[in-house]
Amino acid sequence: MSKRQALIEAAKTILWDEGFEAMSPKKVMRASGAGQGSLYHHFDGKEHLAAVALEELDIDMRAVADELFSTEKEPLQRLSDYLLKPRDALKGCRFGRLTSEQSVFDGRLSEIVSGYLRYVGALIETALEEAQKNGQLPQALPAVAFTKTILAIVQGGYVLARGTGDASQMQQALEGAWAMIEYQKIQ
Amino acid sequence: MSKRQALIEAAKTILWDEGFEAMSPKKVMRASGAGQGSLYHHFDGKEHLAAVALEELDIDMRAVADELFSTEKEPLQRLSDYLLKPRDALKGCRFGRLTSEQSVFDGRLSEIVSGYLRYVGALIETALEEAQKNGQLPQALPAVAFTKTILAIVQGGYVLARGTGDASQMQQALEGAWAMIEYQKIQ
DNA sequence: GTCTATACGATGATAGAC
DNA sequence: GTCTATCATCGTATAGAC
Repeated sequence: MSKRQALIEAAKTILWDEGFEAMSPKKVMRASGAGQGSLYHHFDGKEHLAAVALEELDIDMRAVADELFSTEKEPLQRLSDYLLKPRDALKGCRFGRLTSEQSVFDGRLSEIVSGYLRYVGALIETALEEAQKNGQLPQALPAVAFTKTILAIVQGGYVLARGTGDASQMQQALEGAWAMIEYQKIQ
Repeated sequence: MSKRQALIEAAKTILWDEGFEAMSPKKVMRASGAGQGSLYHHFDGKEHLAAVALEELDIDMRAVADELFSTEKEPLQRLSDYLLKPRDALKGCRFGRLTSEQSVFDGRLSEIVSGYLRYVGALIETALEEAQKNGQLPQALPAVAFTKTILAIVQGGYVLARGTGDASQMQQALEGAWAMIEYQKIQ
């Protein structure tokens, strides 16, 4: 593997595990086995490297989302698979957590985060609308707004788990959400 | 005001606006007009000062929550007031954001954040249970889990707004949540 | 392309005078 | 109690040799 790719791989791991601010050039260099020279030869600086790494992570995560929301499944099945899949609650959402770092919020990285959230949002919205079309969910459900509610529950579940140090809080939040959707289900 | 209190006030402001990691001793000193000597005379260090400041913020925020969840109001009114109150979505929840800072998560500060989240959770849970007792919400609603769902929607709404750079996403998440509760309401 | 040396500011804290 | 040195360390980046 080229030093360039080694740097990207190391950046992905650190970005994923610890976030952008914790991803110091020194740490990336240690983890990749590359020196300063390689880093600044291939990239403009830390933010540039992070952007390249985050784009790769974005692709990986969209693939995971595509799998969960496979249109071969019933729309409500997709939603339940998404809501109830096992999650490492105390680690937080790798993308969601970046959001609270000011340097990410201010910088160019936020566009990638934004793109991912919108992508998953579109998958959720499609599932909700299909369920409405199939007569499985009431037409009265405001699908567009409710899509944001579902996204928020997942992101907020991570916050809750980390904030209380208790992973089961996220579990409960997601189960409560699914219970709510089931309650609205038209038999 | 004593230098000690000035330091605490400055710490509260910075903690609130920018978080713990951004709350550097130097920044606090500039904002408070105190020197290094005062800071390290009155406090063991940055984390100690932050803990004292965060405890004061905790008290302030609980008072706000108490107001929103005043038991003089109908339980569903309390929930709607809480969900639909105006929020500065792009700033993020002052407590929730701290959660994603690793140094907070690892340190003693997380206990204060945890206490606040549990406090608000208890207020929500009480409102839900009262509404059930009054026959305004179905008994089938899993109140304990759903409490976490509501907390998550608020925290996640902030994440969503910051992640997409669009405050209206939080608005939509909260409106979707309220629509859902109304749908379950027993007339 | 890759390396080492060097720079410069910020962070978090200590020492000791007043 | 409060102040002003001073310090070690880290984060981010540049320079220049190979």
